[in-house]
Amino acid sequence: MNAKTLCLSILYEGEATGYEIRRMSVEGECSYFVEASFGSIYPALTRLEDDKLVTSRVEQQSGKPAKKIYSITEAGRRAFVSELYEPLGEDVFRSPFLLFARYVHLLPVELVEKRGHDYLEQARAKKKQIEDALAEHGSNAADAWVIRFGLATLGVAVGYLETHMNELVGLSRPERVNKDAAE
Amino acid sequence: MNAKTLCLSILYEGEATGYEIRRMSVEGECSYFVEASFGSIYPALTRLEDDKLVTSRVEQQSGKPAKKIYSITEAGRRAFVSELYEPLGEDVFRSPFLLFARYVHLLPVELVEKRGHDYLEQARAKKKQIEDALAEHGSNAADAWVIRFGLATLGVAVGYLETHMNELVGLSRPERVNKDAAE
DNA sequence: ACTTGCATGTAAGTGGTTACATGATTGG
DNA sequence: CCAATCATGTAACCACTTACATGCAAGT
Repeated sequence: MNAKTLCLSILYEGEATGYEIRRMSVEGECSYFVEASFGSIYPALTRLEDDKLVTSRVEQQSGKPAKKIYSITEAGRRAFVSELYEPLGEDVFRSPFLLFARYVHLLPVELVEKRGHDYLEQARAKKKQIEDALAEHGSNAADAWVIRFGLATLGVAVGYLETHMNELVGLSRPERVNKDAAE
Repeated sequence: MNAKTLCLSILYEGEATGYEIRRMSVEGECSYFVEASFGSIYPALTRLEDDKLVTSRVEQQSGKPAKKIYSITEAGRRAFVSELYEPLGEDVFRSPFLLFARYVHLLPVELVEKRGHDYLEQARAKKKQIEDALAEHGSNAADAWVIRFGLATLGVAVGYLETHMNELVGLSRPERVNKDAAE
């Protein structure tokens, strides 16, 4: 949910830098249901260290900037687990595309086609991303369960778009033929 | 996406009060991909009126508080349509439950069962809500397209949960039998 | 020469949530 | 008698996003 919990959850599995935590939440197996940017992760890690829930050490690298590697502490593990006992927040799903779709009758075919195509490509890419994540590093059982859930939903989403996008395009604004033809 | 656009989109279809706009975005056909609270809608409407994108009139009611009914203006319609031409933001999906699910091995069966059950119920309720919305007031073609998309994805989500929830429960923390039995 | 990747961080701004304030009516 | 529905609105707070600042190395 919040950036602190996200960091703890990743560090629970092993050490990581802020940079890596962001990568994992943007490209990793769970990228389809979490999110994070540098601007939220770095401050979160600083606060977690203040609270002694994580520790850090700096590692120099030749040719690359130094890394600040974070590890979770025992207190951090306890804090994370007790957060899991808390009532869960609700799922959030926000889709600008679906809002757009409701108003295709106001919009020209070319735009609807473009947006529809892009959206389908995005959905396919997202699906492929977590398929790869499942294949690559053998996840544990619960991770696999979560990924298969995501795969199932993304699968039908892609399927629906593939078979029904033409209908949506068909609903776009009727072209006014020869409007201002004299110009 | 933002509260202003949401208000414009609803007012595009007809007059409404702030109270009704919130109801529609929480209980209506599109509640599964938009969201809004009073604290964001009322200020948004005020700003839209300042910008002359909507107008309002007050209607007294016997026994109930007065309503402030908003209507979209021509400028408002134009503003909304030109927003539809803008590049779309990406979908957002955030699921505290799926984060929880990755760590069921740390948690007792009863908790996992409870959360799993609640989540399934929630998903069923959400699905039923938009099923009803589709049936009730005959939506236009594009609305129906959007709702069927939601129905398809919610359908597999519910299906997956129904058939696989027991697996997840099976992954929860092994009970340490007879721990402190002497107590 | 330029972009991308690695790597950390800050500051300003935004957009929204939560809680509060008000108040009448209806139903359990 | 209490909770919920109808109805509007404000204020404090919070978390996160965006943009900026820095800098080196490797690839195109």
